[in-house]
Parts: sequence; structure tokens; C-alpha cells
Amino acid sequence: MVRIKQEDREQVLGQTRQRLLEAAAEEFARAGYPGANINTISTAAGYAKGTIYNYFPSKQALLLALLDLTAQQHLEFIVSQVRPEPDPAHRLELFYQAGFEFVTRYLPQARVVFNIINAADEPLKMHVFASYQPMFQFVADEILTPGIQQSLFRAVEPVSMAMLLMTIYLGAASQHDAQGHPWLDPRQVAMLILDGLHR
Amino acid sequence: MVRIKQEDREQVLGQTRQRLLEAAAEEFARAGYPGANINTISTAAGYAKGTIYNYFPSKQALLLALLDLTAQQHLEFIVSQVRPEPDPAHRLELFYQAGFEFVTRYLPQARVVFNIINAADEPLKMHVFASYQPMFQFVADEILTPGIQQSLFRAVEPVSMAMLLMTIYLGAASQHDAQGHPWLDPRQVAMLILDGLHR
Amino acid sequence: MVRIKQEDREQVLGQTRQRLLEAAAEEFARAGYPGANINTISTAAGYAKGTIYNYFPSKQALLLALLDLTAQQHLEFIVSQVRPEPDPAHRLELFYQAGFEFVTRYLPQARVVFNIINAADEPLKMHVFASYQPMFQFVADEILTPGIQQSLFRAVEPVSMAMLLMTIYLGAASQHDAQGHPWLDPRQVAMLILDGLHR
Amino acid sequence: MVRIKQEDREQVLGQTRQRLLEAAAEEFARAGYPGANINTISTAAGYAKGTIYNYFPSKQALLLALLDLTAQQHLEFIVSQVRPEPDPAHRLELFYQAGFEFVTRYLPQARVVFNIINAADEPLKMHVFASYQPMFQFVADEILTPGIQQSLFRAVEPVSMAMLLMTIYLGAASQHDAQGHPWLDPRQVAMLILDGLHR
DNA sequence: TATGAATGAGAGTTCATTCAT
DNA sequence: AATGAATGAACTCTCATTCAT
Repeated sequence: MVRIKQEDREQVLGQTRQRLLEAAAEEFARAGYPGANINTISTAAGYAKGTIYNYFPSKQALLLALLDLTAQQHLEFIVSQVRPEPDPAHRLELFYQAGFEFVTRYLPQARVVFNIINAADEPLKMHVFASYQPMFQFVADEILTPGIQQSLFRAVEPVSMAMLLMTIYLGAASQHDAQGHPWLDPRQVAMLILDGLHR
Repeated sequence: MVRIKQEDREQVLGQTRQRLLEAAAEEFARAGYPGANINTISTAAGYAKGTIYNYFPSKQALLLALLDLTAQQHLEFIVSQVRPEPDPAHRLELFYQAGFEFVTRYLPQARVVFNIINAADEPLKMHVFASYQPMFQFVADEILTPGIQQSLFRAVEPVSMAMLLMTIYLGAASQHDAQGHPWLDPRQVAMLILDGLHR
Repeated sequence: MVRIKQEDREQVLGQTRQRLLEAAAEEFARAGYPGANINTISTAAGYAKGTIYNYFPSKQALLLALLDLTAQQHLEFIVSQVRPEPDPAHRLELFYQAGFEFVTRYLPQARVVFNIINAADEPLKMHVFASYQPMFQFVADEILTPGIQQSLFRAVEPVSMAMLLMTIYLGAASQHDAQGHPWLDPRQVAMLILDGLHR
Repeated sequence: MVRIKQEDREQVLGQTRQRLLEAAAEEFARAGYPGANINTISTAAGYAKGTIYNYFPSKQALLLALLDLTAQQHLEFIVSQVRPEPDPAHRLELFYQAGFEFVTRYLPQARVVFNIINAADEPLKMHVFASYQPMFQFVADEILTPGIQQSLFRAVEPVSMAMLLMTIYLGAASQHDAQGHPWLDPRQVAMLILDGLHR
């Protein structure tokens, strides 16, 4: 019985944290980090304003927690859709497809990431790139390198090419409509790049 | 004599306005719009706090004036380098080259534009896109359409293709080092797109 | 059996209360009353935040309880060392000696008292003086009065002279180093006063 | 005319600062440093809450400014009354008389000093002692040393004896009624000390 | 036109206190 | 009796804006 109670408590704790993070994503996406209001986040999550400080020591810590969580979910989302496909060229197309879909599915989180990447705060930007390092790696190791090894792609340098792909992805995905649909067609983008990679 | 005096006055007025805009570019680039400090801008321009309100009715009006000015300079900078070249494919390459060079030459202004484009404030974003409409138009009318007419490019839809090129430009140019050198090579980007456009 | 259980309970209760009071002394001494953190006290005592409110209705009540306890211990400590000595002059010297020693032995508690005495909160100050009334009395009745009766001291008014001695004691004892050693030598202080009292 | 205006402005500036310092003294005296309310200070001085930050960068800076000013005024007040008297013994009596009078005349400022000296914040305490160094010096150089040279006082060590006198002064002056009249009679204190110093 | 003292709404953060478990 | 999540009043500090000079 005690164990059940404890589990309940832990669940509640996790739930509160989860709700706060969701509300934070909405607010940071809506207003940007400097314009976001801690009070609004707590209230939107259904708590009083002080509650947020039981879970995150500061506004910035809240943002960092959100960014790290998003980077992880972002990677998982893309990897889970790309890995089943064996062909590197298809993988690249799926990468953009899944990447664009992530924006639509996790719109607030994605917007927070894009905001930070494109905003003025350099340390925050560096933090995001560090969090996305695994995704850079994934593109280099599981899309480009196999493609080159199978002579499907030209013998480009995988790491800097991964940076190109990621930069285009992040730049292109940043631009989307209110429903989170990117302005660009992922296949068009992928084809463009594949054209450049082929031979 | 009266006219001369008036011109002097206008010049002085213009000079002050100019200085304030330059200082505003630096500060908005450094700290982002919400983080920028009006006081800092006035002081950096060599004036007292209140002076800025003799030229711009509010912080936001100052930003809008800066954005409009930048969009105009941005277009002029690119057009002046692209138009002399008659070949559409070369024009496209020059577009990216000039576009990237603008970032380096007018770093603060460019950063302000990128910040706004990628940040949360939707009305501001719309304003910037409206200001950049002429550049979209320029790409469609003076690069893509001629290329299609000369059968150098595939028969793509010029307007949406212009949006693709501009999106890639803005996204790619957003990512640059502290000296304003974009991470990507403009020729590489241009070639990628030309590969997609050829035939 | 019931009685034993009840005693156990009381002992446990008393132990918890005791621990809380000790932790409170440390924290109040460290940070002063307004700066002290209830949470820190509870945690330092080995309990959770809320526990303190099972024993003391408020932060202020906790402080008052601590002050009363300290005043009582303070008196007992001094009396136990002074009373064995029959000579009033020696008693006075022992009073300062024991008084200074109390500071060293019970540093946190003593510091809390000195803080309150010298701080801004008038009602709290009055409370402390009320708690120390027995010590004022002790000085008047068991040091000064006997000394005057035995013609060792001048015929001063015992009550106001007690106030002088106590004021000098509290003022002098307030100033001590990090180990709780008062800056002044108790014998020097006592001699100074004895010089004034002699004849 | 410009000069007059400028002088006016400087006077107003100084006046505002002065008023804020006075209000700060009242509030810090009333509530202690941690309990003092910046808002209350500004309002009591007749300004809006933000105004204080045009003159002092933080609550602590305001306190430090006040403490330094008080230490200076305190010294001047005492020196101006003590120096005219040539006799070291009289000087010592005048020191306590003037010192106690300062408390009555500048009650809030004096209370702020006493609060800090006796409160928990060690760095602040050290700052006050540093500010009062000139007064320690004055007692040693212009009261004790001459008295010893003229064989009016025993050959004590002037510096540590100055510390004794100052400690007694600060401790005794800390204890005063609501009107700022110290509980102790300055002559009584002085005589006590003179008794200890004579021969 | 330029100034800068003054304003005050609003921000992030702290923490004594409550109360359901 | 003990817990600790939740509360929300209150705090210090920032800064866009106003306006008398």
C-alpha cells in the first residue's frame, strides 16, 4: 500500500513537471524566451506562479530542460522513421519528411528550438547545438556515410555535409505556417540535395 | 537663406536619425528585440535617453524603421551585384554570393532581420516579409523567369520557387560565425539549387 | 504500559522540538531573524518543511521559544558559576567571566539574543528584555546589593547600576570573533567597573 | 543663465539623493536592512518606487552610501565637540557626551549603524568598522595618547584601549529609549573608564 | 532639439504557510 | 507525527515612456 502511494506521488510529481514543460513550450513558442512570462506558464499549466520554482530553479533552467527534452524527442522521432528504411537516398528523403512532420506534430517545442537557434543569445544557441549533436551524428553516420560507401552519393565529407543538411533542415523547418506545415515540400528539398549528392 | 537653413536642419535631423538607427541595429542584434535597451541605443548614438523619442514614437517603431531601411539596402546591395550579369545561372550564384556578403558587410542589420524572421512575434515577421516582397519579386522576375524562358531551368513555378530560394537563403544566411561569415559556401548552395533546376 | 508509551511519545516529541530549536539557533544566528529560512531549519534538523509547524505555529513563535529557552539557560549558566563565590567583587568578575564564556559555549543562541537586542524590531526587543528580567534581578540582588551592604561598593542605586552592568555586558559580549571569543577581556571589564564601584 | 540652470539641476539632484538617504535611514532604522522596503523608502521620500534606482544601483548600495555618510558625519560631530577641549580627561568625557548626543540628534542614522554592527551580516559589519576606522584613530591619537604622554592616564596600549572605549561606546549607545536618549549617563560611563585609566 | 529626472507597470524570484496524505 | 506539493503575497529591480526644462 505504501508503495502504491509512493508511486502515485511520483506520478503526480512527474505529471506536474510534464504539464509545466508543455505550458512552457507553448509560452516560449508564443513569445520567445525573453518575452515569455513565468506566471503565464504556471497558470496555463493549472498552478500558482510559485509552483514552477518547485521544479525548475529559474526561467533559464526551465528553458534548458525543455530544450534538452525536445532534442531527445526530436531525434527519437526522426530515427524511428528513418532507420527502418535501408536505402540511404530514401533515408535522406525520410529524414526531411520526418523532420518536417515533427514540426507539425510538436509545433510548440519545435518553435522554441528554432527561436533559440536563430535568436541573439549565443550561449543558449550553443547549448541547443550541443543537444542536437546526436542528430548531426545520425545524419553523418547513418545516412551520408552508408550512401557514400554504397557509391550512391559522391565522396563528400560526411561531417560538413551533415552540417549542410542540418542547416538546411533547421532553416527550412523554421519557416512554416500557423498550423506548423513548413512552407517547403520535404521531397522537393530532399530531391534538391540528392541531385547535388548523386553520381 | 531660409532654404539653406532648412536643408541644414534636415541634414542634421537626418544625421541624428541615421546614428540612432545604426546604434539600434547594433543593440537589437546584440540582445534581440525584447532584450534591447532603448537607453543603451541612445547613449551609444551619443545622445541622451529621451532623444530617441523625438525621432521614433516607440521602441517598436524604431525597429520597424530599421527593418524597412535594411530591406531596402539589402535589395539594393544584391541587385547591384546581380543585374550586371546576364546569365540566369550565374545570377543565381551571384545572388547567394551577394546575399552572403551582405551579411558580412552589414552584420548587425542582417542579424536583426534574421532574428525577427525566426522569432516568435508573428506581426513583426509578417512586416519583414512584406518589406522583402521586392526581393522575392526580383528573384522570380530577374533570375528564375529568364532562366526558364531561356530553357536553362526546368519549367518550375517562379513564385513558389522564389520562395524556396529565399527561404534557403534566409535560413542559410542566418547561420554564420561571429565575423558574419555564413557557415555554408554560397557556391555550394547555389550549385545544389542549380542541380535541382537544370534541364 | 500506557503511561510508558505516553512518556516515550513525550520524549520523542521533546527530542524533535529540541532538534528544531537547535537548528533554529544556528540559522537565526547565521542569517538574522528576517533572513532566516524556515525550510533550512527543518531540513538541518532532519525533518521536512512542514514538520516545524507541528511544534511552532509560526516563524516568530519559534524565535520566541528559542529566546525564552536561551534566557533561561543563560541565567542558569551564570548563576551556577557566580553563586558559589561569596565575595560580591569576585561575583562581579565571575559574572563577566561566565557571561563571556556563555557566548563561546552557546554561540548560536547567544548570537540570536544579541541580534534581537540590537536589531530594529522593538516588540521582539522588549520580549528579550522581559526574558532577561531575572538576570537583571540577579545582578541587583545577589551582586550589587550584598556589595553595598558590605560597604565594598559605593552606595549606588542597585537597579539602575544593574542596568549599567547588563548593558555593558550585552554590548561587550555582542562583539566577539568567529569562535565566539569576545574582543574584550572579562577581567578588564570587571576591573573597570569595580574601579568605578569601589570605595 | 545656463550656469544657473545647471546649478539648479545639480541642487535638485543632490536634494533628491539627500531625501532618499534620509528616508532610507528612517526605514532601515525602523525595520533593519533585510526588513526594509525599497518601495517604502522611495515613497516616503516623495518619489515613485523606481526613482531610487536612478541614484543607487541596489538596496545594498543605498545602505553602504548611508553608512559611509553617517560614519563621516558621526566623526565630524564628535571631533568638532572634542577638539576644542585641551584636557585629555575632559576630552574623553566629551567624547561620550558628544557620542551619545549624536545618537539623539541623528537617531535613525545612528540606529542603522548599530543595527549593522550587531546584526548577522559579516561583510556589512566589516564595512562599518572600516568606515569607523578614523574614529578609532581619533580616540587613540587625540585622547589616549596625549593623556598618556601627559601622565594623566596609565601607560595603556592606545590602540587596544581605543577599541575598548569604542566598543563600550557603541554597545552603550546602542541601548537607548524611543527618543534616542541612551539608557546610560555619558558622564557615568566616562568616569568609570577614567577611574580605570587614572594613575 | 536635446535633455535626463521621474514614473510605474511588470518582471523573476523567494519563502512562510497550508493541508491532504 | 511527518510529509512536501502547492500557494500567493511580497520583494527587488528593470526599463519603456513622459515631460518640464
